[in-house]
Amino acid sequence: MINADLARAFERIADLMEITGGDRFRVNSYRRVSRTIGDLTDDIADIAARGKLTDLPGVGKGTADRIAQFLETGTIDVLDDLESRLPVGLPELLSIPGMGPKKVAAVHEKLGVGGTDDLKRVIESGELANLPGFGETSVKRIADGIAFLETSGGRTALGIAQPLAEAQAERVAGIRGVKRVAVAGSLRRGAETIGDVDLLCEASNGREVVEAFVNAAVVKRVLASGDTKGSVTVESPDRRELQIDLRVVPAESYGAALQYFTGSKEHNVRLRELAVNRKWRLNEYGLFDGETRLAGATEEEIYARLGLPCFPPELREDRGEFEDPGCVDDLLDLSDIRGDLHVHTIASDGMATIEEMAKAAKALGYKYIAICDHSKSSAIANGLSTERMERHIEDIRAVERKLKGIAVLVGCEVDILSDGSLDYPDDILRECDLVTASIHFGMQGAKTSPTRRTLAAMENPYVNIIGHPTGRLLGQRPPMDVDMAAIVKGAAESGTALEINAAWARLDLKDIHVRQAIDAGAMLAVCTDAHSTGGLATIGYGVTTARRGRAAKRHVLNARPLGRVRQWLAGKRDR
DNA sequence: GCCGTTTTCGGCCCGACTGTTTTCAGTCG
Repeated sequence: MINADLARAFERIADLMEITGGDRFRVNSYRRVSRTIGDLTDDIADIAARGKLTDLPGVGKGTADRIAQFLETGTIDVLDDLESRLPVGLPELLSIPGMGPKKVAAVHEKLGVGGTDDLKRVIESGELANLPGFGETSVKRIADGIAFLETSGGRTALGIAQPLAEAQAERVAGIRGVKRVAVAGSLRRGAETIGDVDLLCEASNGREVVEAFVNAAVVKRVLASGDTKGSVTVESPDRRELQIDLRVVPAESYGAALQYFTGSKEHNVRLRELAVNRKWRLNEYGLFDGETRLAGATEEEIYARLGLPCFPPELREDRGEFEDPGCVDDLLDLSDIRGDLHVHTIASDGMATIEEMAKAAKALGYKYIAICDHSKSSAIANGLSTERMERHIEDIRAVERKLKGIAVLVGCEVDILSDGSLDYPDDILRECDLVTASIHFGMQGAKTSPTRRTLAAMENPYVNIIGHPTGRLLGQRPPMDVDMAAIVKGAAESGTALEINAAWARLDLKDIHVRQAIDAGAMLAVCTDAHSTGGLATIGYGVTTARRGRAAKRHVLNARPLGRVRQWLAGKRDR
């Protein structure tokens, strides 16, 4: 898909236009278009071919023409013009903390800086400190900003940031005068990666709280420290620097502040527009009619005054929640999950036995668990040969007979081979209660289309679930180049479910693909792919991802009772 | 550049912190 390239082109136009002092509303307009295109699950070329470009939010006649030009020629006149006048490395300077469009323009015009390396050079030579508007503190902040970017390595995975944020929240809760603390921001929304951690607390002695927050041994750098706001960096478990922001508010503003700092920015803009339409004003202190506070103590009352349900944080992305507010009523909840359909044991590369995994699942309140170890081609994961698999099936049946209160299903995670065939013969698959089929190798090969392989696997009557459909590992491995529209259609037509792999390094399907699958009528399964008993607890990340895709209970196979799961599985074999 | 049941023109979200051009512009979220 060309979507990502096009989204980047519009983002560059916005960056360069902002640096050249272009109208900020036009700049915003380009940014909005970039995001719209980046979030699309359909190929923009298809939308263009159907003549539906101007149906996209924020896309008017002018933008439609630019998109058409890009699709035709691979370039956009506006971008070409900007790039012919400005160095290609200029936009990257905007991502340095402390560098905004005005400062970027200044270093470019006055010192000829065209990228990060140039900027480092003029900092070291002392030229930057001589520039009007760049005092000693500013220069240090920018130098720190460059160092921060180099050690932060971009965004942090949800599963790494979550425990760290909870520890920081606990630290804040211990500061004198603090009544309550909440984690806000993208972490509260369950975004797959987060840029920084946003904390909120209630206290009346803001200055003291912020001082205690920034003056702690764990703090590496202090970025800001005021009466209501403090900003620091700490070292994350993966040895990178992570920014933590704290806001202090009084009780009457707590809900407004929580709403505000949870975001997303796009969601908040929509919300504030609704307030403005009623001649009100919404900010982090409350919802106001003139000087009168209409709401602010809780999020619920703010949304209620604006005639909306209190959207769960996962939905607050302006990706359709305002158009479909009813979706909150039957949204999937963690408590709806009745079993895990993808776990491993010591038979392949897991750490626990069948019985240990089953007992751990029972302890979570599950009614069933499917044991899905690797097939023989995943040699590195100690995949089971046909003979070992036959014995393994007997072992699972034995545990099933022994344990009460939980059903232990025979499953396997069978490899989808490069030609689309499966790693076990049908004779073995037929013996399983449930089969998950996954691609583990040949992911990037141009010769073997992952889309074709996946669709071929779905045609097998014994394959019930496609495991981690894009194969991505956040920050490590890009997703396979799959045609998701074809995959979700194939899944719906063949009666095959698509996995939402809950491992936080995977989250695969991701949120927008979840929505795409639902729209296509495909079934979903939220599974942990746990390799240990502790791994079962990561189901929450999968549920969060499902919720971000506005999944309801009815869309998720393992939110059903066992009888109905078996019924659904049998449905495909009986076709 | 987009958008419209107060609109086809005139709007487009709002406030904290910081440094320094010492009264506010720039940056950030």
